[in-house]
This record gives sequence, structure tokens and C-alpha cells, in this order.
Amino acid sequence: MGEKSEQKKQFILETARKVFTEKGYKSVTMKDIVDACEISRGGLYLYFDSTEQLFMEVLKMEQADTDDTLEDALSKEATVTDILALFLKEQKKEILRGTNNLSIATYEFFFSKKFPKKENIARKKFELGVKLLSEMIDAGVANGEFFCEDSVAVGKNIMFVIEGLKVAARTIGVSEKTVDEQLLYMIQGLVYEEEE
Amino acid sequence: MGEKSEQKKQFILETARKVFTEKGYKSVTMKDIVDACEISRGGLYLYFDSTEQLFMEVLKMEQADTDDTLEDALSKEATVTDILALFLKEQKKEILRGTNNLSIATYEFFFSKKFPKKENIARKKFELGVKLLSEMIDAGVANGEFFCEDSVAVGKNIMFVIEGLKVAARTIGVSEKTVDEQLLYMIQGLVYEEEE
Amino acid sequence: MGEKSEQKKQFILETARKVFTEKGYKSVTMKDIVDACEISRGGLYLYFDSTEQLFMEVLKMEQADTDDTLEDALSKEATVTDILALFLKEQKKEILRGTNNLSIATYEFFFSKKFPKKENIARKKFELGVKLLSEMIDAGVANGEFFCEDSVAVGKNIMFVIEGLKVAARTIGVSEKTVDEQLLYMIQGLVYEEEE
Amino acid sequence: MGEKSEQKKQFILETARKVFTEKGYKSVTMKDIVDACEISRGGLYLYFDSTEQLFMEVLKMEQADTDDTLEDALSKEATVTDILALFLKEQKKEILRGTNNLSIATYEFFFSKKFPKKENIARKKFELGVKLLSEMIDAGVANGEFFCEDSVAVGKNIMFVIEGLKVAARTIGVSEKTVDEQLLYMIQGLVYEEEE
DNA sequence: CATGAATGAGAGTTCATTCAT
DNA sequence: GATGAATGAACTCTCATTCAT
Repeated sequence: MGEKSEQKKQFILETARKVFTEKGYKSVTMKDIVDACEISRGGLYLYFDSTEQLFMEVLKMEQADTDDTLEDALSKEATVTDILALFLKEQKKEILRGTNNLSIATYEFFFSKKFPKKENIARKKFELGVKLLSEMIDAGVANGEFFCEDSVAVGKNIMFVIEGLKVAARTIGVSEKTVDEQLLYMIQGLVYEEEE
Repeated sequence: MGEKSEQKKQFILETARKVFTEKGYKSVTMKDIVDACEISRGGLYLYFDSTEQLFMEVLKMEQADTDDTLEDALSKEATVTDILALFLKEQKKEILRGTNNLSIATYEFFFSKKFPKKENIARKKFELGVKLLSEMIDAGVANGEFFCEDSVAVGKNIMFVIEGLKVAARTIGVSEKTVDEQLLYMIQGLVYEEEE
Repeated sequence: MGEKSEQKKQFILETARKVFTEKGYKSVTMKDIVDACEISRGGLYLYFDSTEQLFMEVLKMEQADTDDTLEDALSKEATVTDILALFLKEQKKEILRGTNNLSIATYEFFFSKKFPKKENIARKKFELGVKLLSEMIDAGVANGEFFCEDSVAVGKNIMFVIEGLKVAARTIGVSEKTVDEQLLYMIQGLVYEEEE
Repeated sequence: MGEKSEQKKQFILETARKVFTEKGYKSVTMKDIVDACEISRGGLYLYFDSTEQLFMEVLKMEQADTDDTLEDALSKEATVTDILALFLKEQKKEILRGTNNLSIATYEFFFSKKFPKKENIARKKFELGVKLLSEMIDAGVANGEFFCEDSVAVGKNIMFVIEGLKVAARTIGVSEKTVDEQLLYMIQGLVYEEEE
């Protein structure tokens, strides 16, 4: 597969991502994908052996993108609060960008396949989020910005709220105000002591 | 439809609930349902016009059950902390009882159908949870058990964590320890002042 | 599956047999079968899970039919030469009845699937033919009708000629005269001594 | 087409022959051929207009090879029994060399296409075999080596056994011992008188 | 009321063949 | 000459829904 093919593969992945974002995992058919990509039925199979493989590669791409964004953020000089704010801002964007949120598709996928839960990508993504958050919190505690007794538990708590918000955004709807309110509430929990 | 028929309809709903719980919404076929119910394919259509309607009635039943449980709880004499603890205990049970948790199916359903978000049952359930929590918190604040500035925001926060935990339980796995830790953490946020 | 269904299954098997007879194994599609049976695409799958299974059941039916014919023949009083003549007459019919000869389909099938050769039905059929022939020859030798030193080898020889004729009938064509000539030649080989 | 192209065409034919030998006719895909030849998909079409034409040219090549072998054999001084033994030895090799036996593919091919049977190559090959055998038998009768009343019928008989053995070798399996036994049995039929 | 055989649209997938490069 | 990405018709198989019994 030459360079040109690689571009097309990337194009298909990005287009498929939109489709999965809009329709979830189980409801997406090959026709949806080939129509969106404006390629032939057979053409898709030149790049991906099955719908399952296609979805997994979309997830991998997603992960790589997130990793890049995180690396960028961490390479800049900033206070812990700033970085945490940046992280939450990114999450907020993802929550609200209804048409750009793969969470439902990901849940469906990892639910329908009987993958060992320990190895799945969604779990890795969650754990990475927890790790980042707890490290930020620890740093914040170290320099006096935050107060927190168990940074991992708090990291998990924030991630669970974010997951809850993402799912809610795609199913029952959630306003920007609610997202702001929730994220702010969680930061306040950390800096609480100082505010008193 | 006579009394006997009503019983059969109820039986189908309860059996279907188990199936949706196990397999989600999109993956469930009529065969799954009729096999589980041990009725004929055609028989199912005497009671429900389509799979979609069947699922919606399962959700309605679910809602009714929850309402009953809540009514029971509220009719007894108890401190606010007790009631809140009971509520969270119920939620914990639902989170961990992997095979008894309709959340994934519900997400899939409300995601695949283009229902107006305001009217959907999942939203109503969420809002009811928020209402209950905020009322409990308000009551707790009134009698000095809790400290809280915005009970609705906190109620939402707890509900988002619970939603996040439910989804996580079905997709990436979550330990009982983590559930306990998270629920405890949220209660501590409320009673925080007193602990200092 | 009730009695009526059993009849339909039988009807599909017989119709499929004709199709396989006409077109071989690999070239036959489900569409060919459902068109010939005048049933729906899905209807076929109520009775058979795949083309492979369908063909195997056709073969089983074929075998059962042959067994019946053989049993009939052996239950009647007759000289060995008569029975042998009957057997060869049956074979001749099968060879020449171009549109009623599954051999090519059977060859294709057992060639394309990597079944252990020892267990395949075609082999069993061949071995049964050899056994029948050698028993007839032995009986003929015992009562002085035939002369033969190695009845199994001769039985195999006759079966190989029959197989060769069957294949030839479906591919390069073979006249009735040639079939008669060949079968006669083989019987003469057995009774040779007496003719001298 | 230059000399170089001619070589490539020859190479493709020989490689394709191996593939058809292994997999039959209908099961072979263009991918199988181009992979085996290590050429491009389009490249194949520079030399052959379709898979059908490719197979027919493989058969033609096969025929030419056989002709050469026969010419070689007949150009040498030898007794008729020697030549017959050589012919049968060649046939035995072809029967047992499972992976070098085009018979199944040939049967499939001439069966699936609706060629007039009189003109097909497989028939020509069979008829050539019969002609060669009957000529050898006639010569053997002339010089007293053999006894035979109808050399053409016997020639056909030997060819039918050989065809039967070839098919059996690829489908139900046949041991070298059986092949030897069968070929010997047929020669003994010819020299029978002398043995008495 | 209840059955389950039957339907047919549509899903995923394969592959001979073409054609711009 | 040679490539291999692209096509699209045709394949196998599934399943919600219907309807004669």
C-alpha cells in the first residue's frame, strides 16, 4: 500500500469515525460507511477486513489523537490548575460536541464483544485519564494549590462524572451550563480548603 | 385482553428485561426473546406490535418498579443520611449486579431512535434521581446533617457519577471497592464541614 | 418440525439433487436451489443451515436410496450372474442417466473440503460396491459360475471402470454401446474359462 | 509479443497448472494465480483474457507435454509389452502424484462450461489414450505377446480404469498397492492365454 | 388465542475484471 | 509492458414481521 493508499485509509477512518459518532456501533452498516466515503462496497475491503476491524482502528486513531493533545499540553510550562483546567476544557468540548463523541459506539462495541475487560481500549483510556488527573492533583497538593487526601479516588471520581456526562450528552441531553457547573464543582472540591 | 393475558404480557416483559440486560438493545433478536419466553414467534406479536414497543414497555415497567421502591423508602421514618445511604445502596446494587442493569440497552435505544431528548424515559429517570437527591440534601442541610450550597448541582453530580459507574460496570469493569470508595467520597463531600 | 415440514424438506432435497446433478457442487448457488424449489431465500435456511449441509444430506439420501435398491435385489431368489447383471444394469442406468448422476458434484465436494478421506461418504459408497461385487464373485466361484483368483481386486477393477464411465458420461460423453461393451467385457473376464 | 513475453506466458501457465492441480477449477481465484505467479492482477490480463482462457491454455500445454513423452517413447526400440508397461508406469505416476494431477480441475471445467462434448480436450486426451493402447495391443497380438479379440474395447477399458483411479486418488484416496494391483490385473487379462 | 413456516429486504463479504497511472 | 486500486454484481446468510392454519 503506497502513500496515496495510506491517505485514503486515513480518509476512510476519519469518515467512519463521523458515522460511528452519529449512529453508534451496532447500527452502522457497511453501506453507511461506503456511502459516507463515496467509495464502492468492495473498495472498503481493500483497507479493512471487517466492520469490527474498522471500528477498532477508529478507536486506535482516536487514542493516538488524544495522546498527542496530552503531550502538547504537558510539554508547555503551566501551573497545575492551568493544566487541569485545560484537561477539563478538552473533556467539556468532547462532551458537548455531540457529533464528535464516540462514547456510545465504544460502549456498544465493548459490550457486544466479549473481550476481556482488562485489555480493552476504553479501559485503558479511562485509566490514563485517572493517572493524569491523580498526577496533576498530587502536583497541586505538593505546591499548595490543592487539598486532597486520596488523589486516585478523586481522579476516578472526576472520570466517572465525565463518563456520565458523555453518555448523558448523547442520550438524554445535557446543557453547557450543566457541564460547566459540574466541572467547576469538582475543581472546587479540590481547592475547597483555601476558599473557606 | 383478559386477566390471564395480562399475566402473560407481564411474564414476557420480565423475561425480555433479562434478555435486554444481558445483550443490550440492538443485538437482541426476536428469536432471543421468544426462546427465552418459550412462546411462538407469532405469539409475541399478539402482545407487542414491534421490538421497539416491547423495549419501551420494559423501560416503563422498570420505572414503575423504581418508583415503588422509592415510595417504600420514603414512607418509613428515617434520618436523611439513612435515606441517602439507602438510595446509594440501591444504586450500588444496580451498578454491580452486572446482569441486572439495563443501562447499556437504554443508551443504545435512546441513541438509535431519534426521540426528542426532553421526552425520553431515561431522562425522566435521571431527573427523578436528581430531584430525590436534592430534596434529601436540602432536608439534610435543614437539619444540620449536611453542608451544601447548591443541592441540585450536587444531586446532578452524584447522578453523573452513578451513570458513569453503571456504564463502566458493563464495559470496562469496576470493582466493588471502587464503587464503595466513590459513593463514600460523595457523601463525605456533603458532610465535610463537620469532619474538620 | 411437523410432518408437513418433513415432506417439504424431502422435496427440497430431491430438487436440490437435480440441481447438483446438473451443475456440480461448486457452481451451485443458493439462488439456484431456491429458484428450483420455488421457495424464498430465507425459507431454505429453515431446513438447512448451509449449502454444505444441504449437499451432505443429498448424499445421505442418495446412499439410503441405493441401500434400499440393493436390499430389494438381495432379498429375491436369483443366481449370482443374475444379481451381478442386475447390479451392473443399475450402474449402467446411473451412468447413462446423465441428468441423474451426482458423481461430478460428489468429486468436487470431497475435493474442495479437506475431509479425512477415510471417512467420506463417496469412499464408503465405493467400498460398499467393492464388497458387494466381491461377495457376488465369491458366490459365483463357489457354485462354478465364475472363475476368479482375487475377487476383491476384480471387484475394485469393476468399480474403477464404473467410476471412470460415470465421470466420462458427464464430461466427455459416452455412448450406451460403449457402456454395454465395457460391462460385458468385465463379466466375460469372470466367466472366461467356461467359454474356452 | 516478444521472446521475453513468451517466456513469462509460459511461466504463468506452469504456475497456474500447479494451482489448478491443487485446488481444482472452480475454487481457483485470480488472486490464487497472481499470488503464485508473483505478478500483478492487471499483468495477468496482458497474457490471458479470462480465467477460462487461462485454464484452456493450461490444458493445451498439458496435452503437448503428454504428446512429447509419447513421441519419445515410440521413437525408441522396444517390445510392445515394454512400451505398454512404460505407458502404464506414466499413468501410475500421474494417478499417485496427487499434487500433479489435473483430472478434477478438468472434469469441473468441462462440466461447468457447456462445450460440445465432441470437441473438448479431455475427450481428445481420452481418445488418444485409447488409440495408443489399442495400437500397442494390436502390435502385441501380431507378434504373439498378447491375446485379445477387440483391442479398442480393451483400450477403452484400461482408460476407464485409469480415469476411475485418477478421480479416486483425489477424492477417496487410493494406495499405491491398489494402483499396482489394478494395472497388473489389466495386463494379465491380455497375456492370460500364455499363463494357462 | 396461539402457532411456526414463510417471506424478502438487506446485511457482510468476495472476486473477475477494468483502467488511470 | 506492468501495476494495483477500484468497481459492482453476485454471493451466503439473517431477521423482523406476516399469515394460513
